[in-house]
Amino acid sequence: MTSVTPTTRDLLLDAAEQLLDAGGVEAVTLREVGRRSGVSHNAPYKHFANKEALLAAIAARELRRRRDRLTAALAGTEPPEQVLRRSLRRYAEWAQEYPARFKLIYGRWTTHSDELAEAAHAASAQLLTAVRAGQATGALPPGDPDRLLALLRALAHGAADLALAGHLAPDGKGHADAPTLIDDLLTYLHP
Amino acid sequence: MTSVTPTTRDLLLDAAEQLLDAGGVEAVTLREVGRRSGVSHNAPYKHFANKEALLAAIAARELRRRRDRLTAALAGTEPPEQVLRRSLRRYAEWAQEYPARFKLIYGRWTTHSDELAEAAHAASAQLLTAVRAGQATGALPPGDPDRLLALLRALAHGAADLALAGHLAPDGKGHADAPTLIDDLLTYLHP
DNA sequence: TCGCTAGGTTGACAACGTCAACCTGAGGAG
DNA sequence: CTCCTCAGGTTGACGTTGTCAACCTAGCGA
Repeated sequence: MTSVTPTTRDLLLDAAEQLLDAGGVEAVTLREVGRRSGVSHNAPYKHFANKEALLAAIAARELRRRRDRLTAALAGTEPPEQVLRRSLRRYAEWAQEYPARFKLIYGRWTTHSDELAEAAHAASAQLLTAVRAGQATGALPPGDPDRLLALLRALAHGAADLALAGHLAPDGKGHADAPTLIDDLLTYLHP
Repeated sequence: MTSVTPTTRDLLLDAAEQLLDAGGVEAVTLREVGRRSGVSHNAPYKHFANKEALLAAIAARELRRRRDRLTAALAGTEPPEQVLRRSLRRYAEWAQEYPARFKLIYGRWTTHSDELAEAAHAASAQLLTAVRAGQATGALPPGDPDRLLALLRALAHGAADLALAGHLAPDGKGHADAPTLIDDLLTYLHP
């Protein structure tokens, strides 16, 4: 084990993440984070330059977790097209489960964080290999794989975000939730 | 003309919208709105219950404008499929031009506003007729038009949002901007 | 004429982000 | 062993914000 007693920095991050999940980004207040970690209202400033930096650290940690999970999924024996479908669906489900983290990570990054950018780029690169493999097997149409991946990610992201805002499935009838839309697109792409 | 001297409420809304465009939602402060409108820091409370209500009023006004513009576009003689394509592209362009309004309207509505909901529903209904017409001419594949519209809207929304966050077109190479992705999807859908 | 009320004012309060100053204990240089 | 440094903690303050309460006032209907 690395350390039985977590560092104060980790305590602060955990407290902040809890507040984020509970009440959205505006519920994350530096003072409350300190309070919950058993330190004073100014202690967070010893670990993060300001509130933005704290939020960026949360985002980077979460992004790293998701990248690791994606790496594990890609290492399996599943056909790449299935991996892609599952990844996109999990993306939408994760957005539904942790809306605040979702908005934090995929909202505009006012503070440029190298850590964040690097983690995001790595995740993209891994999805790209799945797209290429899918094109090789004929499960996805040919063409620029970057552009095709952008299409897939844009749909997954948009479906997740609209669902979150309640703009999908207005009246009970045509319930087009995010996973359904992702499946629909993949079907249209697979003649 | 309806009124040469705008009501204080409209002055407040205009000032708030200006602040919103200039610095995002966190730049909209009730006190500054009052200041810019030449009234005291508490005058806004005579017209809006709280800050959320003010933001909801801005969103509703903008949504109404967009719906009216859509109505005009649909009244033209253009083939429905072209109208749809143009509407979706304009949506993405509008998001790029007024990011704060975009995020405000399509973010989660914490305050439920009947006005907002009604305006959104009306806009949806008009797009739906375009989708139906497109299916009739064979420009769009058959199937539940609600579901197909949801797919189109999700892609346009996701592309716009990712572009805004800088998650599209990471390195200069494969520049897949929002309008391109919208065109790509429509092409895939039109065999 | 009188009183109501819509709309405006001032003043206060708590919470927040942030800065500055101070304190303290562990660990390395001499 | 002694002394210095400094990471990491503290308290206190400042300005800004959303919001509430109390007060004022002009116009309008009964």
